Amino acid sequence: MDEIPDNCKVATTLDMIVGKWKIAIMLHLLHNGTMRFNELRKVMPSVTQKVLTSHLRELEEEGIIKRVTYPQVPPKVEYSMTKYGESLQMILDLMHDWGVSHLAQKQRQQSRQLFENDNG
Amino acid sequence: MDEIPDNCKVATTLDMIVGKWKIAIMLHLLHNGTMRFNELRKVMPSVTQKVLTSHLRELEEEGIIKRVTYPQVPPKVEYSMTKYGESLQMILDLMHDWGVSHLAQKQRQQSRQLFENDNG
DNA sequence: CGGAATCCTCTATGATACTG
DNA sequence: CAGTATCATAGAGGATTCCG
Repeated sequence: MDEIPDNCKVATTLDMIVGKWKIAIMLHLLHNGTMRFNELRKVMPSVTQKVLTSHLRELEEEGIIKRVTYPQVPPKVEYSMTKYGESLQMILDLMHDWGVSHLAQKQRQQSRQLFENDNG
Repeated sequence: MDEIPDNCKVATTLDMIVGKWKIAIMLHLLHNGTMRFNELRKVMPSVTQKVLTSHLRELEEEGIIKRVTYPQVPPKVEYSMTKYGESLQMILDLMHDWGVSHLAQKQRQQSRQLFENDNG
């Protein structure tokens, strides 16, 4: 993203967490600690293997999650948040809170419009 | 987004601010107060009219920005953040700060890798 | 089990031209 | 000035198959 004032780095953070399932992945890892590939698939049945893999790779690339492979057959791979990745939780929490109040606000807006249509 | 624990509403907020130019639009409005359509175009020359319009409509739809049209020829339309939209600034600031430190962290990672390649 | 490879679809964005 | 209308395109995501 260009043409943003003051050398803004909002987009840097945004790019880390944008991706259809990245938030879900991070929240599951934050909640469960360590998870194997198929455990992630089980809690997110709608994600395809390909997308899950690519999201995990990208999060790993940014240092947000850690990937540990155990050289055995069948393979075993464990994912977890890094300390660094955990520092994102503050932002996620804030976004969650704002989202909740936003939904409440929209509710109020819609009620008001209904009222005005009925009584205006 | 589904399959997220605890009825999470992170995605609600994310959906508001995802869009190639939405962050830029919000930051310009936060910085300048009120701006006309073509003023926004001038500070963001890479955005096409169509995309700028659709982003503005979506932000307005969510109550984040306010659109005021003056019924005159030639038309005059002014955009500004709503009080409500301004409550997002906290999140944007936090994301900016995280982005800055993330870039610093990546720098360090890359330096370390160079060092290890030279001296390992 | 945890992928990689291939092919496909759909949506966000862009280019361009026109208008009240 | 502030849009709308059309058409085009890249890339994110999805479906399916195969593999060590």
